[in-house]
Amino acid sequence: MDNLKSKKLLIVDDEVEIREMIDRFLRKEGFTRIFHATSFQEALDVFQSVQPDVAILDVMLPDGDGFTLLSTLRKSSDLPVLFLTARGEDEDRLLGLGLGADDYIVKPFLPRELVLRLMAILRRVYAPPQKERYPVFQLGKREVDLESGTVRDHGNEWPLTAKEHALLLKLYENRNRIVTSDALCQAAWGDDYFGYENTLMVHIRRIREKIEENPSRPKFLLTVRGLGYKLMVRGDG
Amino acid sequence: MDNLKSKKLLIVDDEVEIREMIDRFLRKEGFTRIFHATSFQEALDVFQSVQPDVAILDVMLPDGDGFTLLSTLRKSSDLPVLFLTARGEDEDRLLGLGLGADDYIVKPFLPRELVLRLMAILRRVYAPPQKERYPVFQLGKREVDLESGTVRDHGNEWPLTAKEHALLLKLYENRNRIVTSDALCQAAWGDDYFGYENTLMVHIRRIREKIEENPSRPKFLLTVRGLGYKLMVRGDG
DNA sequence: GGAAATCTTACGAGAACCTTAAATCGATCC
DNA sequence: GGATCGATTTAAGGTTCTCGTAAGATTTCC
Repeated sequence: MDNLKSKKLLIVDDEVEIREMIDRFLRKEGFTRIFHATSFQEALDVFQSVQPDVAILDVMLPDGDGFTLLSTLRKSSDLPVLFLTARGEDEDRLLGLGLGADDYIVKPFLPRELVLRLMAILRRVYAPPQKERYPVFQLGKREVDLESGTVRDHGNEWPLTAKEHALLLKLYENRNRIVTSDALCQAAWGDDYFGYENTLMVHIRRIREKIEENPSRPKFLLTVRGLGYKLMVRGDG
Repeated sequence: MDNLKSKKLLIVDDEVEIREMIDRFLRKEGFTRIFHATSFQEALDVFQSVQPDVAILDVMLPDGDGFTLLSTLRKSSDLPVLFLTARGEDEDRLLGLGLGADDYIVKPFLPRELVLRLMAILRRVYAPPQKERYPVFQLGKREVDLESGTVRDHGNEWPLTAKEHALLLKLYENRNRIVTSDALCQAAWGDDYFGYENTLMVHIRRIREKIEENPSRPKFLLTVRGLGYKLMVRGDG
C-alpha cells in the first residue's frame, strides 16, 4: 500500500496557493515525489521529463484547458488523471470522463477527499490485482484449496478452520521439509504463545482427519519425532 | 474510434463565417462529411435528404429558432444535437437540454472545445455499447444480476441495495476464495470506516435473504470463522 | 520393560457470529 | 419545510462452533 505513495505526481494548476495547498497536504499524507506545472506548455514539458505516474489537472489554464491537455496526453500515454475544476456542470464531467479522466473533483473540495480519490486511482491502476494469494495443491486423491479454505475429495468437502488454514499454509510453504513445532506454533499463534504442547497435536490431528484417508496412519502429514512435522507433497515444485 | 469521424454532420447557422470556421476546423480534425444549412427551412430540407448523424444548431435563425427546430426534428427522429448560441442564460440552457439537446456551447468558444464535445456526443450515441460492466451469474436456481441490481428466481425478484451490490461485487470478484471482513468493509465503505463489526453481519444477512433459499443455512455465501466470508460459485471460471 | 514422546477423544468456555427489532439517516415528494 | 419511505446502522440477546485443556491410550526407542 505504501509503495503507492512513492509514485510520481504531477499537479497542473495556475494558482500558486492551490498548488501549494495540495502539495503540503499530499506531503503530509506521505507522498514525496510531487512535481508542479503552471501552464499547458509547462505541463507537457514536465510530462516529458519526469514521466509522472498520475496527474492532477486543473481544467482552466492560462494557455489552454485541461480537457485539451488530456486528449493531447492520451495520444501517447494512458496516464491516469484526476480533474480539478470550479465548473461542476454535468456536461463538463461527461466531457472529462469521456476523454478518459479517472476522476473529477469540484472546487472547493476537502483535501481529505482529494487524497482519498487519488489513492483510489493509484490503487485501481497500480495495485497488482492480487490473485491466488494462497496455494491450491493435491494430496493423493484430495485437493487442498487454501484459497477457499476447503479440502475436497469427489463429492466430499471439509472446510478448514482459521488455525488449520494457518498451519497448513506454513507446512505447505515448507513442504517436504521438517517444520519444527515451534515454527508451527508461531505461524498459528504468533511469537508470544505459551499454551500446552498438546494443543498443536490436537490441531494436527484435526488436519489429518481432513487430508488423510486414514488419520492414524498418515501418508502426507508426517510426524518427525523430537523435531516436528513435515508435509509430503509431490510434483509441482 | 476513428469511424466516428466518418459520421455525417449538419451545421445550421446563418452566419457564414462561423459555419466556415467550424467546417474548416472539423475537416482539419478529420471529419469529411459536413453539410450546411442557413435557415430553419433549409435545415429541415437537408435533414430529409442527407439524414445526418449529428447536428450543430445555432439557436438564432432568421426564420425561427433552434429550439423549435429541435422539437420539430424530435417528432420523427432522435438525432443528437449540439446547440450553439450567444445566449448563455440558464433558462436557455435548461430549455435546450430539456428538449433533448445533447450539449450546449456558448459563443465565443474554442474550436477545440467544440470538437471535444462533438466527439463526446458521438461516442455517447454511436460508440458500441460497452459490454456489461457488472457481472451476472447463477447461484443454484437464482440469478444474481449486478448489472440491473436484482436477484431473480422464477417470478420472484429481489432488488439489491447499494451496499448489498458493493459487497456482492467484491465477493464475486473473489468468488470461491475467502474474502476477509476487512476487505469487504473496504469495498463497501472505503478505507476509513470505523463502524461496528456487526454492521457487516447485518448486510451479509440481508444478502443471504435474497440469494439463499434458507438464509440460516447458507449454501453459497458461507462464513469462514475467524477469517471472513466466501461466495461459492461454480462454473464459468 | 519402562520412560518419553506422541496420539486420541471428549468436553466446556467463550469468542465469533447470527438474528431481530428499533433507531437513525437521507432522499424524495408534497 | 415537514412528512414519508426506504436504506442503513445500532443495539441487544441468542446461537453456534472453534479452540484449548485434560486425561487416558498408544507408540517409539533405549
